[in-house]
Amino acid sequence: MTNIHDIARLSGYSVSTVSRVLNHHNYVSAETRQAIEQVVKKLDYAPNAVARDLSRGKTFNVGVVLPHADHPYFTQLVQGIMRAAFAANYHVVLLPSKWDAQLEQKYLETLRQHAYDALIFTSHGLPLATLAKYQRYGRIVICENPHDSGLPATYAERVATYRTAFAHLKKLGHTHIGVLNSRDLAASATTQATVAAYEDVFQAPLPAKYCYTGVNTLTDGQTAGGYFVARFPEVTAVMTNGDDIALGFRRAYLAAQRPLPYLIGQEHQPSGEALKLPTIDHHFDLVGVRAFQLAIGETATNVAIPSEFLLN
Amino acid sequence: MTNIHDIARLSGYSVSTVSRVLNHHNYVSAETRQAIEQVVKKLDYAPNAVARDLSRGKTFNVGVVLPHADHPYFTQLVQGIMRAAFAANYHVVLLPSKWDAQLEQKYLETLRQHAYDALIFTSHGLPLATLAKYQRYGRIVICENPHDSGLPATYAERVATYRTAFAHLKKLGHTHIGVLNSRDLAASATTQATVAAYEDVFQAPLPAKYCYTGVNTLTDGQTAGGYFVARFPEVTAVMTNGDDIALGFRRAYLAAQRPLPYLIGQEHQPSGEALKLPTIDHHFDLVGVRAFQLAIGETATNVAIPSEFLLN
DNA sequence: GTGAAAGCGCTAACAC
DNA sequence: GTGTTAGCGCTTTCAC
Repeated sequence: MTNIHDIARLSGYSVSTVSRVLNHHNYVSAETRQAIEQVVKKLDYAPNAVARDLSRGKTFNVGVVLPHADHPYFTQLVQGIMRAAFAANYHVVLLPSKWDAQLEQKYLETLRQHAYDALIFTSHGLPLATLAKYQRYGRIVICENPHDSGLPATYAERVATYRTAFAHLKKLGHTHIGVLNSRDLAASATTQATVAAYEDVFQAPLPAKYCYTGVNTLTDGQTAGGYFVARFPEVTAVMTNGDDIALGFRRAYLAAQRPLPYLIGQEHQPSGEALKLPTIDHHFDLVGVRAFQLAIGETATNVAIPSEFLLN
Repeated sequence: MTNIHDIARLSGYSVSTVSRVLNHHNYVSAETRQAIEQVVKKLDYAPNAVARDLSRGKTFNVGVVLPHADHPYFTQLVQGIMRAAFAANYHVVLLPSKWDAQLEQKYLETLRQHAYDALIFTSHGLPLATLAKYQRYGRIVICENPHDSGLPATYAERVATYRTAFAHLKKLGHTHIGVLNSRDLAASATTQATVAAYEDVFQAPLPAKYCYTGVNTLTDGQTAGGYFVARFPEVTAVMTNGDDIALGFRRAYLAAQRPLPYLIGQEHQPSGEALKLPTIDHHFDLVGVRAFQLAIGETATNVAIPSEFLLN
């Protein structure tokens, strides 16, 4: 493995001059530069990126903690993050978590070990307070309302849009409405937002039995559909947490040959268009872009990105 | 910034002993271990990951070069790669390329600079010969048939399945068939596979005007639909390169109020199910898993993963 | 069991 | 313009 000293020795110059040539720094005479570049080429030399990072005390890496790689929420978010990271010459490292607290803790530790300049949590199992503690080791950005955690955050402003969606259902005359969510009320800000919007519009609590959680994939949607079709014929509309999930939900009703409830999707996916489902676009790619900007400290203010209710 | 020397000094032991404790190496007496761990805790010390990488000459990072982050081909592939990488304690760094040769070259250089232990090209603009040259700097895996490039490779075995799909169209009596692809015949092995399968089944060349390329997104699909609907009423079936794309294609015909051709999708996406489209599942997640295994040298043999024609 | 010291390969402050 | 040198923080061989 040839290194900068070899180049210095063979070119007859010092390592610092070689370094200058390599980094296009300062003043180096044209001849010196040429001489050095020639040796570099001859030895097929390339500077070591890790050594460089170490010396500079910076990695230009941001870690992105994400529960699943296949959910549209994360896909869109990652896309936005990548776009912004690319523009700023940063690299994106994907850190799968499945909302596992131990894993998340491990990732926090790697931040502490300076493996990344910053960490973006697209979602999290750990309490915000725990994340907040690790801020001293590097920037930590979350993709939800930070409340009083003091963490830099961007997120889709969902409640208003959920309200619009429920108002739409109310106007259509639906009174028994199912709600699907990814995680428990206690664990998830999104679930809380959905329920809050429901209660706001209907001025009544959402019956617990109509609030179904643990839904992440199309298949989960189908399972949820099975739950509702077998139990609640009175439910005539369902607020799902994804167009694909709505598709899965629908499967169960088709299989049972029961009339399909009115479904609202989310994420504005192709499947939603195919089924002509009303949907909600949370503009997660924009959230991703802002999250990255927060991560490298380009922006200081937290931003809520408004989401949008769409009739397909 | 506290470092291993601080711990050594304050604990009264040497750096090597501290290092041993940190890495659970060799023999360290229980008391020594305790004493050191106490200091570590007291100083809130964490070893620096970059320094460690440098010292070890290994990063446990694999770079994944991908043209787009939003195409299902790449999403699925990345998911497989991540699953396998996670299991092996490696990290996945996403490198967006847009098939830009200069960018790809830059990524090859970063491999040379030891920023990654290996590079996986999910697709590429550069010639395989160029990629092959960089093998001396680290492992390079491609996700297509390597032919005589000598590169480690996994890929979906597509031709047989494309043949099945075209045979299906032939049996249904279609004689004028459109074909959508992502990239030009010259640039893309996939496009070549599609065309080869067509010609195999129909024993005639695919008319160039029916071979439409540059299609990557749902919107591109719609544009393609516009192209066909305006020009080729005789085309009664189209082999698209994605279920979502088929959905876009369909839009153009709906807008023009013309009868829809028989569409075949790909990627086995929810939108395809919603439209009851026949589709092809290439099992890209499996391809991803194998690609990663090749990247870290767990497996030496190239593998073609069979794909599957599905009637939804 | 523990320690000294030589790397790993580069950057950058400072001197000339 | 160019060189010297002290880091950056850790691992690992070798000696005791």
